[in-house]
Formats: sequence, structure tokens, C-alpha cells
Amino acid sequence: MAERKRQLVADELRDAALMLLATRGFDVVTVDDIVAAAGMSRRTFFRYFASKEDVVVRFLADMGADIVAELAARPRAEPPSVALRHAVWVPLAACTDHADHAERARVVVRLILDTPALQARWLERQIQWRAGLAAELAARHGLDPDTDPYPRMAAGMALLAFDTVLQQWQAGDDDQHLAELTDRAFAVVAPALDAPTA
Amino acid sequence: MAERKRQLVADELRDAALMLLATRGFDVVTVDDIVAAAGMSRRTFFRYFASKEDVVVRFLADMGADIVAELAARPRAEPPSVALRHAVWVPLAACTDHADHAERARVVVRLILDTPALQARWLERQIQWRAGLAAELAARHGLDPDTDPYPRMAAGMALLAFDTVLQQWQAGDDDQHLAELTDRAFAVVAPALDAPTA
DNA sequence: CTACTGGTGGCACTGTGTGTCAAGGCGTGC
DNA sequence: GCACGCCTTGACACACAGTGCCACCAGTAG
Repeated sequence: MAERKRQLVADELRDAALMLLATRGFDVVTVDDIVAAAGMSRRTFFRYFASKEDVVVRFLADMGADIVAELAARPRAEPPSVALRHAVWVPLAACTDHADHAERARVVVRLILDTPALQARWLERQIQWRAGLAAELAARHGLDPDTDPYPRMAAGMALLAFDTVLQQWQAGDDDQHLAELTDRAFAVVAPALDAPTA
Repeated sequence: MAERKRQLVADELRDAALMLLATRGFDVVTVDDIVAAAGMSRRTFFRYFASKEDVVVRFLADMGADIVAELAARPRAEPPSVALRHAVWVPLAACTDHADHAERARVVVRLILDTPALQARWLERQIQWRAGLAAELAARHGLDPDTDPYPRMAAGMALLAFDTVLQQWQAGDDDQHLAELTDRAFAVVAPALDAPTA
């Protein structure tokens, strides 16, 4: 009940913010502009979002937890390239399902990729995901995450593929199939992910 | 003459900043603290450095250009894993040469890796390096950087190895040999870098 | 001596993000 | 109905980053 109300306020704020930021640009829009559009006070905004960047990045925030969870759920016998491909696919799948959510996500991705401040936050977030993935990979393969570079780098390669897919998807005018882009990206890193020396 | 003076002022500011930031922590030290220690005005600080983060990141800024230049200088017949290993090694070599510079660099790396704001700037910088490396790789192999994911991902993998080496070097109490760490990191990604499908 | 130049400090301003406090809706027990 | 906490909100003040502007103070050429 109270939880619903909170979510409602957060959505209102987020919608107003994304609308303004995407159309006018990240730097020129101030928090005052956003709260004026949403009809709330500045202080309330910062109660729901840690920063102006946070409004945008949060839109894609849960992805990281989803990716790690999916990796943990994959059968351990699966080769790393396959397990990681499935893990990374989870958030991407949400974009292919209904075109409504897809177009919204595309705008956000586009905004992030060509705003340095947002890109920095985005990468910061990815670092945390990488740590989670690396820990899971280390546990999977019985490796020491402190001395063996494989878990960290395998996680990094998976996210690199993720990034590359998003970049190509956002840049393409036509609706390139995300699945195909993902396959091509993972084909590049698969030899390293599945190398026997790992 | 005037150029020397400028460099002197910049060095003074940088030294004071690094000293304070490394010992007390990035967030708690204000620009006022730094300029007070250096005996200059706040306004002067921002004439030499674009931001507080900039003081730290600039210390490692030229690395990117060095990496790209070295890659361009490698013979084109060389397999990508070897050429990229040499390219990435250039900035790392500076740390092995004289221990004086090494310990200083280590402090800076440590500061960057456990300060989120600095890590974000650091990654932001790496994104630019990756673009440069990707362009060079695309030219090297006659690939289209817009459609083929290989150049971007190969560049990303090289920088991922670079990051991993720095992380392990900074974490290790003992003086692990950078060359060995680099070899191990590149051994992981080499199968993907040199895969024939590229 | 005067005029120009480049670096500097002081000042005011915008914008982000935080701490604090008073006021208002809301459910619960009396 | 009424008083009591509980939570949310808005408002004000504040610290800090970063920028624009202007006056000042070298040195230097005319």
C-alpha cells in the first residue's frame, strides 16, 4: 500500500526525467527542471534517486543481479561461453519481447552511450557486475579469484560482448536482431572462454 | 621559460593533491585543502586541472596514446595477441624501470581502484583508448569497425588484460613481476584474439 | 613612461548533493 | 472522536565542485 505509493512517485519522477533528458540533453537539464515537470520538490527527488545520473542508470540497474542469478542457475557442466551467453541474454531478452519497452530502452541506451557522465556511471555499475560474475565463475570452476586471472577476465569478456551488442543495437537504424548480434559477439570471445588452459 | 614555470606550478599542485588524497581519502579532501597545502588559490587549481578527479587520472593519461602508437608501430604480420601485448606493455614497462616511479604509480593505482568516482573516470578514459585501438585494429585487418565486432572486442580484451594486471599488481604485497602477470593475462585472451574467424 | 601580455587571486554565481526541522496524511489504540 | 506514533513531504540552510568575470601585478616592447 505505502510501497505502491512510493513506486508511483518514483515512476512519475523517472518518466519526467527521461523525457526531459532524452529530448534536451543530459547536461542542460537541471534537477529543478525535472521536479518542476513532475510537480514535486527538489528534496523529494534526492530521496528517491541518489543523483541525476542515477535516474537513468537505475532504469537498467537490475540487469546485473539478473545476469549473475542466471549464471548461477545454469548447469555447471555447461561450457563457460554457453552459460555466460545465456546469462547475458536475460536482460537483452526483455528488449525483444514487447517493442514498447524496447524503444524506451533504446532511447536510454543511446542517452547513456553519448553522455560521458552517464557512461562513467554505467561502467561503474558494470564493475560490480563483473565482480559478481567473477566470484560465481571462480566458484563454478574451483579457481582462486585472487591469483587466477581467468574468472575476472571471463566475466569482463562477457560484459564486453554485452556492451558491444548494445552499442551495435543502438547505432543500427534498422531493427537488427539482438539474438544474432549476441551470437556474433560471443563467437569472438568463445575461444578464450572455453580454452582448456582455463 | 614561461612553460617551465607552468609545469612547476602543475607539479606542485599535483604533488600536494596526491599526498593528501592518498593518505586521507578522495572524498574527504576538498580542493580547498589541496590549494591550502600547495599555497595557491582555488581558482588557479582549476586553471591547471579540469576537476579533482583530473589530478589523479592525468598522472596516467598519456598511457592511452602510447598504447595506440605502439600498436601502430608493430609489424602487421604479427598476430594480434602479440602486437597488443607489446602495445599494452609500454606503459607497464615504465613501472618496472625505476622503483621510485613504480611505488608512486602503485599508490595512484590503488587510489583509483578503490575510489568509485576515480574508477569511473579511469574507465571513461579507457573507452577512448579502446576506440583508438579498435580503429587501428580494423585498419590492420581490413575490417569494417561498424559492423564487425572483432576490432572493438579485441581492443576491449587487451584493456581488460591491462586492468587485470594492474589489479593484481596493486593487490599483491610482494613485488610480483609485471611481465609474468601480463603474460598470464594475455594467455587467457590470446585464443580469442588470434582465432581464425577473426 | 606607457601600453600590451600572461598569469594570478578574489568574488559572485550556478548546480549537485546533504542535514535538519516543521508540517501534514494515516493507521492504531483509547 | 481523539491523541499517539509513523512516515512522507517541503522548506531552508549548508558544503562543495566548477565557471565567468574583473582587477591586479609582473615582465617586456615601444
